[in-house]
Amino acid sequence: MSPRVRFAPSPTGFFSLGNARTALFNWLFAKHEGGKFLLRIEDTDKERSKKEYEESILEGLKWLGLDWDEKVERQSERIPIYEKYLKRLMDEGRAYFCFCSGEELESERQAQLSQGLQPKYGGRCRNISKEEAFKRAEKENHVIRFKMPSHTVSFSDLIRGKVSFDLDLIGDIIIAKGFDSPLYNFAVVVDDEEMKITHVIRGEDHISNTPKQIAIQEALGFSMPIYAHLPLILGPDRKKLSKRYMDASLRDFKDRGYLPEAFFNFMLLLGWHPSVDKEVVSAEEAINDFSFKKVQKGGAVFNQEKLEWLNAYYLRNLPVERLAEELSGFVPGEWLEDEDKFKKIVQIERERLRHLTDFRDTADFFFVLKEYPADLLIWKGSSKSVMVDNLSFLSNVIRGIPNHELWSRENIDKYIMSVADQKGRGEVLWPLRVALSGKEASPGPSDILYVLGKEESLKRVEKALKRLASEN
RNA sequence: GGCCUUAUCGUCUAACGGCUAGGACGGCGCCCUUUCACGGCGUAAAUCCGGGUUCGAUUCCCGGUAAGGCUACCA
Repeated sequence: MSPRVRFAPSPTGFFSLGNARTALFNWLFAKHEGGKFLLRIEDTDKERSKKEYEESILEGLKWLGLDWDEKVERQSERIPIYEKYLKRLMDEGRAYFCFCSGEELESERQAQLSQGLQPKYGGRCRNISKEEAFKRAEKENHVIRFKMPSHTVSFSDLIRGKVSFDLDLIGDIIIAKGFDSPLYNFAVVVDDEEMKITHVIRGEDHISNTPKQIAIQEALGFSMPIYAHLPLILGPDRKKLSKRYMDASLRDFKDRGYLPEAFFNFMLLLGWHPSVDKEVVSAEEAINDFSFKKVQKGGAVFNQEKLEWLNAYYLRNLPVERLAEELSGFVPGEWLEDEDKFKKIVQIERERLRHLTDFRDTADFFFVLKEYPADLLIWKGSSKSVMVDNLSFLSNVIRGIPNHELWSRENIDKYIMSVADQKGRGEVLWPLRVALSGKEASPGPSDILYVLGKEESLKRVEKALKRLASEN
């Protein structure tokens, strides 16, 4: 039977790094096995679930290229299904109404805690007769509790091996606030069964929910899926990513200029390792190579530096067209008027970028030459008069470079370098480069010349000459 | 407190029970070089502690320790 896995986020916050990683591993496993990857929105918490969060999740998955099979399921649209099973548990005496107040429960909890016991519901309402319970339920506040058995359950985790829990320590958990409002641990079990989920792949923070879910499965006569609990992604403090730290929306990473390819690759390496030792792994390779055997057990600290490095790597290795397209969202509209020019700039500047957002400030001089101090034109240890001589000479050389098809990067470089080798590289290349870019750091002069064209380049050289002259 | 999980360079990680514990990011140094960047080369840096099993433990077992997760009418 081909596997069916699901990514089941709750829309109570923006799509986060942790969410994304869980989705990624589900997706990889499904693709690797030729199975289905389903998306289920767990919006049973009516107060905290918001439409914009759901949109954020969908948007994030699309950005990363994690496409799902079948339609988006929402728990809020499946209420009758849960009701059916809830009634069945009630009928069979495996669940019951509980009328205890919050204060009662809290004081019980505190008492147990002070005795060093694991807090657990004592079962006060467990023995109220069914008739009485239904009668009281008509006017009293109540919830539905599951009668937790007291045996030991265990499951074989694909990542961790055998894990066992003593159900006796757990107590009767609340599985619904009413027939029309199921709670997480119950809804998950019902959905996974109804949706024929074969593998539950989720974060390690769910390990302790697993025995509760298994107990409910047993009560309902469902089969147990295979579990795989992924290690958590940690902040620099080695704690689960906090809401305010990296747990920000994936959208923020996009806005800060990260490429989806880089981000995908980065998450992949957080807890998983390819069978051959390498850092750059494409989605396709990851699918082919994926295995839970290579998934790490311990939590992984989010390493910003490595993400930066991967992003820079993809920035300089993606096809130019693709990169230009990504970059186009981060620059003023005028830059895109001459598509050919834009692509040339992208090609030249790409190796200097770490984020898409860097492009705007590094490439601006191709469009507008900013003011710069005349001193910047003077190569270290050299003099103004030499700079003036060299720039004047260069001006003539540039004028003499043939236009059209001979105005090529290679040909320009030939002309410039012959001057540079004659008169000294620093004395020639530095002032030319500054004249053309107005910057302390930039690509080489031949590259800039190539993009700017003869006319604009000559104008900038003249400007530099004037600037040097007016300094006296 | 209780339950569960985990433990290799600062970080991400590799290593059928068997070489000087390997790679990557970051750091440092050198080279390339008009600048920046790219690239190349080199270098420092780790098996949590204590027992056991074994000819031999990073690896298997036990005990500590530490870290993390959960302990909701959230998911």
